[in-house]
This record gives sequence, C-alpha cells and structure tokens, in this order.
Amino acid sequence: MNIQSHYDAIYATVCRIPPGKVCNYGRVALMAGLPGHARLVGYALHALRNEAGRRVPWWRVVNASGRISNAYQPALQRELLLAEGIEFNQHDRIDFRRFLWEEAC
DNA sequence: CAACTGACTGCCG
DNA sequence: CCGGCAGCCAGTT
Repeated sequence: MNIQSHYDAIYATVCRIPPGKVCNYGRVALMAGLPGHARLVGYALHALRNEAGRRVPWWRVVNASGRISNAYQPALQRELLLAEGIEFNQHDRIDFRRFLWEEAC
C-alpha cells in the first residue's frame, strides 16, 4: 500500500458519487478504506485543481457541515452543484437528508 | 530532520 | 452558531 493507491481509491470513490448527490470528506475516506483520513481526501482533491479534475467530480464533495469548504473555486463548485439540482438553504448549507449519497453498492 | 501548512472532523465552551 | 483545539498525515520549506 502506497500513497498513490490511496489517492486512486479516493478518486474512484468520488467518481462513484452520482449526479445530484454529494458526500463529505470523512465519508469518502471511509468508503475508500481510509477511515479517519478526511484530511487526506481534501489533499487528494486539491491535487486535481488542474486538467486532472476533468475526470473526477470533485465538486460533489463538501465538508461535514454540508457547506462548501475552502475549495479552489468555491463559486464554481456551488454553480456546478446547483446545475445538478442540489439546493442550498439560507445558511449556504446542503440538506444531507435529501442530498447525501448513501452508499448503495 | 524539525516546523509549518492545509479542499477535515469531533468535542468543548 | 461560532471559534479554539487536538488528532490527523502528506508535501514543502
């Protein structure tokens, strides 16, 4: 097991998030087989802020509060989510009861 | 090698 | 609800 394989697992997990759903960093880490490594997920996604992000739906990952965190392009992420039908409440939060991706594999 | 930093999180006040 | 703090770990300086 090396770092790259962890990154691959993270990217693979993010790619499984269906359109119209979101997931938080901690859950992605858990599903990628890396419980407790939420921060590593953020680190992995941070490395996508270029052309590589083209094939990974990074915008579907938000923090545990249901808010967009210190993303590379917060405004862009918000628009991409809105375009998929995800709604934000008055506090710029996403309602997990409706949009959180519950693992269904 | 030590110190710092960051797309995180849960707990506490 | 918000800010601080301790775990967390890889990459940078």
